[in-house]
Amino acid sequence: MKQNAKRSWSRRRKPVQQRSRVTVDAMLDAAVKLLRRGGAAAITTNRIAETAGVSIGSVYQYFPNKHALFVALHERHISIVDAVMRRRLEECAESSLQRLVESLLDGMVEAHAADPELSELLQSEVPHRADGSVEFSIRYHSVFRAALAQRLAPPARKLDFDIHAFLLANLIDALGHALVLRRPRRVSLARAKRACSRAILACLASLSTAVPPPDTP
Amino acid sequence: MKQNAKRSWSRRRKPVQQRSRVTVDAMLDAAVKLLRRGGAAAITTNRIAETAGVSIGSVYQYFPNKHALFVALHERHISIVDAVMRRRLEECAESSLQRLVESLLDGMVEAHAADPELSELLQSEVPHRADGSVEFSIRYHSVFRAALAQRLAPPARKLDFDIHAFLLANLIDALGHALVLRRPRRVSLARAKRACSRAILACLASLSTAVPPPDTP
Amino acid sequence: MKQNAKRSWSRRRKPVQQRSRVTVDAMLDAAVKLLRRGGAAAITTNRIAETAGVSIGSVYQYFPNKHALFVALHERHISIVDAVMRRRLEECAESSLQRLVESLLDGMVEAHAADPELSELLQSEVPHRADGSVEFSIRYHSVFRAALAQRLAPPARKLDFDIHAFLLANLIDALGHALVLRRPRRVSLARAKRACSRAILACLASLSTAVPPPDTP
Amino acid sequence: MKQNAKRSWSRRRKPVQQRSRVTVDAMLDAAVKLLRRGGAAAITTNRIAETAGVSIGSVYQYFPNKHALFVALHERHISIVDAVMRRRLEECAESSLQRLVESLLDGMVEAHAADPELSELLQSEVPHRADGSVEFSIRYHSVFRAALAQRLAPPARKLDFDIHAFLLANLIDALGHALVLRRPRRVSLARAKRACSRAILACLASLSTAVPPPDTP
DNA sequence: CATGAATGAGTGTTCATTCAT
DNA sequence: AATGAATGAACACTCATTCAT
Repeated sequence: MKQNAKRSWSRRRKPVQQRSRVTVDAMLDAAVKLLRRGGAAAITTNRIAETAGVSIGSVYQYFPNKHALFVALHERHISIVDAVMRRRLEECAESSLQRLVESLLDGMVEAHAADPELSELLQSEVPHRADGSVEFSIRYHSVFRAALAQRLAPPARKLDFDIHAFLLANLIDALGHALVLRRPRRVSLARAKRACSRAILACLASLSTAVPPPDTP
Repeated sequence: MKQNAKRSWSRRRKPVQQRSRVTVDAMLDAAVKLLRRGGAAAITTNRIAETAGVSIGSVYQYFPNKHALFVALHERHISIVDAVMRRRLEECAESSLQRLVESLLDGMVEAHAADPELSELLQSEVPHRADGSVEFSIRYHSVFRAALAQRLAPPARKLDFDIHAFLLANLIDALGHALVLRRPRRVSLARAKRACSRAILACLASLSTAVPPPDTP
Repeated sequence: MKQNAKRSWSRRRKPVQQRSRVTVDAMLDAAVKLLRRGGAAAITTNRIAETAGVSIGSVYQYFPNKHALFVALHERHISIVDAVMRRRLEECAESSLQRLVESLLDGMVEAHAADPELSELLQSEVPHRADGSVEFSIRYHSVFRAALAQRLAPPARKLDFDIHAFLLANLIDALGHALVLRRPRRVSLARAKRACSRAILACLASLSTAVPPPDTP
Repeated sequence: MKQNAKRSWSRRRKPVQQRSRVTVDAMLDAAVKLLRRGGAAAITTNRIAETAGVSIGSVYQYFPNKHALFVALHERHISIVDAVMRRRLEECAESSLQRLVESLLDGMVEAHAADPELSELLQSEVPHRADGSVEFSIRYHSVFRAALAQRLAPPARKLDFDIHAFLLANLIDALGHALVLRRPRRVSLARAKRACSRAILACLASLSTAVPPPDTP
């Protein structure tokens, strides 16, 4: 009775006590360790238990099944990114658009530079049925939309804010990752970061000038 | 015994004849079907055989193991993207940068619009040891670099072409995918495409202007 | 995937507790039963589990793979022979060479008479990479050498003890098996045993007489 | 439809033509090669075909199933031993017992010295449901019995010839193999052979002297 | 709460055998 | 005769999950 055990979907417990928190983290750390060593295929519940130094029974005390563990893995990683991004947004509440973009991009890099391959592994190996809740550009669309609305010049038509936010979120996400993971060896991080934030600003600016007649070929 | 697995990692027939080609494609199609239905976890070699209407033995006549099947899955998908992009590059050999960017972005969208979720699934579920051979922005870096070098105004310093190419490749990739998969419901595809290509051009242009003293509004 | 097989070639519990001992023995008994019924080809891990009344998972809790099960099968059989032979050697510590030979041969017969075909089957069907640890005449060479050295008359030259031990070990082994498995129907066991032990003694004696000029009748 | 294909037990053809003989030998040679490389587990019909340079279909033209191939393997090996032993018996038709024993033992060594490990492998890895037709000491019992009857002094009681033959056959077999495969490194082959043939003679002689009262403890 | 032995459905893979060509 | 693509039953082995202690 293995695969079809998708029934007991009642999360076993919200780990709030300090004891639990530590145990759960140990398990997630173990999962990450295994993920790094051998890809998603190397993550087995028994191995997690062994690596975390707990019994397999304890794993099932905190996670109803393996999938819940994967979800928690993504959640923990996302919460780190969110913490960084939330702080940047707050810090730049009054700043110019340029400052904001620079800070957000820098935050993205900061959040991933500590462990460059982890987010790549989580993204490409750990299954996350595209539920949107994992996709950065979707999660931040409305926040960015608001931040842009507050800062962009009046001529911009309101509906375009969706495109602005769409672009900003995707560029921050894509360039943030690319800067950390795929930057050409010949280019320094500082230089690349500066180029990227200027590029993003140019992107956004391009939307506000010479708006083309909507939907005319 | 299973001891002597992994021995014959090579001597499998290259599918060149029409018969083979059809069979192999049937298997890959079966794998895609299963992938769609239940994620990567649902892809099992026996299920592929069954779905493709061949025997499990035949699967192993063409693929030495399951991983090779995954690789072939990625290769087939990549070859579609490549075909589109190659054609676009040829068509625009003499065109302006603007035309080229528009065409490349449009190609990216075209290549993925046919089956939006497939590329997402391949990316996020089917393991692909990050060997670069799968990463669009790495595969196209040098081609794009050349295309840009040929078109960009003389003032651009040669070394910066790496940054140009890096940006172009990542933006085409990221925005191409985003347009297909994560475009806000309120924005039409045509409008979004136009905005994106103009944004990319603005990005590239921003790199060619004198580097501003860092942190000046 | 099966890729990462062969990894855990060790971390299996050593069956020390009575519970384990019983389970392991049940598995080995099951293997023997299958071996008898259909030769080595009939021994499959799943069949062992079924016959032993345990789950296939339990088999792999105690044995890392099928080969280890074969090794254990040999070890268990050898340990029976060893127990008998060790006792005989101790009992005859002070006895004459004749008594010793009689006792050893009798021990060999005793050890195999309980289950004549089993040792034949183990020898001829269950693969045992010739590692010497299974070969009686090699395992007992040095013990026999010592036993002979202690008993043989001074005229025997020291280096010849190797030949003595070589002969004794091989004769005990070969004749012990032959007595049990291939004795002509017309000859009683007792009579054959007596003839064999006298023959072995004559063999050993023949080595101690002056070496005759080769090829003299 | 694999394992239970034991029905078509009608041997496909007696390979009498020269063409066939060569092909069959190539297959058996291939089997031996594989046996040497990886034990019995490495012998697969497909691999035999490949190694022999013929198609798998051809293998089944000459052998109804894999088991028949194993039987042929044993038969071919036995026929070599038989050829040597038959010649020796003929050559020594008029010779003394000593000459005969020396010649037989030498023949046994000769037959196996060319390929010491092959007979060991055939014996210990290639299944041969103990049908007696493979067991040297059983195959030669009557021949040896006759040879001994012709040479032994009258006082030996006729029934004892069975024991004589039993001993002779088993000793020739056991010591022949032991000389080739398990001779202590310190002892030369010539010396060991001489010791063994003298030992065998002593064995036989021991039976004729001082016959003990039958079946008295 | 924690443990870890036990479970068994299911996986990737092999290989003896067939048969259309 | 000879070929070799195709077959599919069966194999060795894994691992998510349970539950008695």
